[in-house]
Amino acid sequence: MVMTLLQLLNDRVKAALALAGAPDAQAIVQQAAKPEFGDYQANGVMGAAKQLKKNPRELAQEVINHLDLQGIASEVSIAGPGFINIRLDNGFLAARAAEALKDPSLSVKADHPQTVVVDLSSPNLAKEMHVGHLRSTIIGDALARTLTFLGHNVIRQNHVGDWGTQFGMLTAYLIESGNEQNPAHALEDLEDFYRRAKVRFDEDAAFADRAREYVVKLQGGDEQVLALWRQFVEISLSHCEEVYKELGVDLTRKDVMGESAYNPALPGIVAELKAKGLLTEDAGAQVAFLDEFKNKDGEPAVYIVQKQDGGYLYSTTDLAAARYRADVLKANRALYVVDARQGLHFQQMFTLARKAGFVPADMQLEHVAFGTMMGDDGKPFKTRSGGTVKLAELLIEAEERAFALVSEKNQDLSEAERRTIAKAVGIGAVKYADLSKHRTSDYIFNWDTMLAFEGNTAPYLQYAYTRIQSLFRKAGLPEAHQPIVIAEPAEHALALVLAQFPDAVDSVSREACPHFMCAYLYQVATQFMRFYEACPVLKGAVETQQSRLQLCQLTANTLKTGLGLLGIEVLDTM
RNA sequence: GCGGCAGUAGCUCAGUUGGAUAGAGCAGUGACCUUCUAAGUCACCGGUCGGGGGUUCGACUCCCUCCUGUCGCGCCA
Repeated sequence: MVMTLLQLLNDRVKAALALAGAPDAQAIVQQAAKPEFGDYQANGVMGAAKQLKKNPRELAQEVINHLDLQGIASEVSIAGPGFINIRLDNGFLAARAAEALKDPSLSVKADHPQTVVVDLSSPNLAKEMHVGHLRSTIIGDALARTLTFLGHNVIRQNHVGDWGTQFGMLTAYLIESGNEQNPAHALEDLEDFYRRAKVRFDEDAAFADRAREYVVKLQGGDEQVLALWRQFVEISLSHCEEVYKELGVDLTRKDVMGESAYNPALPGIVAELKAKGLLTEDAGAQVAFLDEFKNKDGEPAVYIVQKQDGGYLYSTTDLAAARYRADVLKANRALYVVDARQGLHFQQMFTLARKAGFVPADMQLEHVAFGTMMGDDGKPFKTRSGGTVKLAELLIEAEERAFALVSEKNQDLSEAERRTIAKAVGIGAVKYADLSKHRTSDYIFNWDTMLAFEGNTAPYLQYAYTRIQSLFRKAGLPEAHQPIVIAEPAEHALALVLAQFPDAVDSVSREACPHFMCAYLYQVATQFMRFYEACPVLKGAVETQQSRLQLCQLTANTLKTGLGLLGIEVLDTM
């Protein structure tokens, strides 16, 4: 396979450093800080010179003397205290573009395919999906798509909350409200049903007792209660699927592996932990003391795996899930796309799972943490009345707002066309607003900025794509295998950023950070817009037109593929 | 109390393993549509990178300390 640009340049500079007498030095190649410096810069010489006690500029010269970038760079120079600046050759960039144009995967391929589990979405089936589930769902979906694109064997796991005390309450209320025979109707509004059940639970001790009784029956395998529970889960799951479909998220029944699935494994988990001497009985509960998390006074952290009443906790379930992912799914890497607030829990769970031998040492366990979605006031995002925002309603609002804007911008289109555009734009805007921020920080949800359609937003990228499609409508697609000629600075800049796609995909996969892809695609769109202004595509000689049309096509392929990895659609017109 | 995360332009955010004069977008000001979709492009304006120490040839980045915010810390998930 073709190496990414960064891999290629790092390799070559490192080889030259070795020949110049610094075999252990890092090349540290990165994109140039400023266009005047070139396209890339190698920063490794300064550190190497220090170790060898040499003059950095002299060492830089020696490195350049040994640096083989024949056919790759057009200019290599020393600058400042010992930077090596590299400008890529136009012919090289043209060749890279031609290659990517032939390849549906745009020259992207993983070095070592792995089996990767992505734990994502995981809503609580007792309630309706709300905005709190949005980030896990779309960040997880983007990561799963990206890893799949790289050639990894990706297994999505929707660890839905389908077990526990709430379900006793809900089945009890289903019977009490006389909806046992026709639960679908009663559960039309899941949120409302849950609220009413909760009110009964809180105000009527007899009902609360009955609810607890149903929990015991449920866990004891009582057929009548189990049947009701199954119906409840079924209906709730189909609600989720509607949302996934609307959201354009690739999640189905086959990805569901709920908490209840691990129920039979829980006694074994505790027994095995006990057998390995990892548990202590403390106040009647089974707990693991973890020295890895002890505080300054030397007291270890406590991790409870079984309550004093014998019940299990999500800690137990998560251990069982980790073991399942290792033993049954044979995962090399498991990503847990879960709220950052559960960070401590996961660090403890990972530690205990390894100590117990539930997951092998060479299996990566990563908590892909993300921050909270905030409102304009900087507090967690709520409705005006302070309630949780239902995800389904949020998506409807996104499409409505987008429809209003599309209608305003483009009155000529039919309503059906505007609806189609509004859906791709509205959903894309919601997803992109989230994905474009670093996942670990909290972010402020604001309709106006995400639908402003200016700057680093989904519509800006979608618009760049439609401009290209418009060119194709006028001139047709470029003919295959025509020469690509890079001459103008705007062409060079565009071809350069297009050649960086494999590096962008790689960084998303490595860091589990989709915002790298967003930042990259924004660069692509920006460079394309500049190219579009500076280099008329349809007006020059036939050769120029064919060359530029090919750059346009690769730009379109890159935008479509890159946005596709984020779960965002492109449009031919908007 | 202990621990995690965060504090970068008026606002929303980037800043990769320490590198050159800290970058985008929005907002503000000013240019550019008889010319491929102006949902666009260009220019200007805007910063004690929370404060203070330290390490280094070089610190937004690493270490220490303080301030502020936020989240978590034994039987919810």
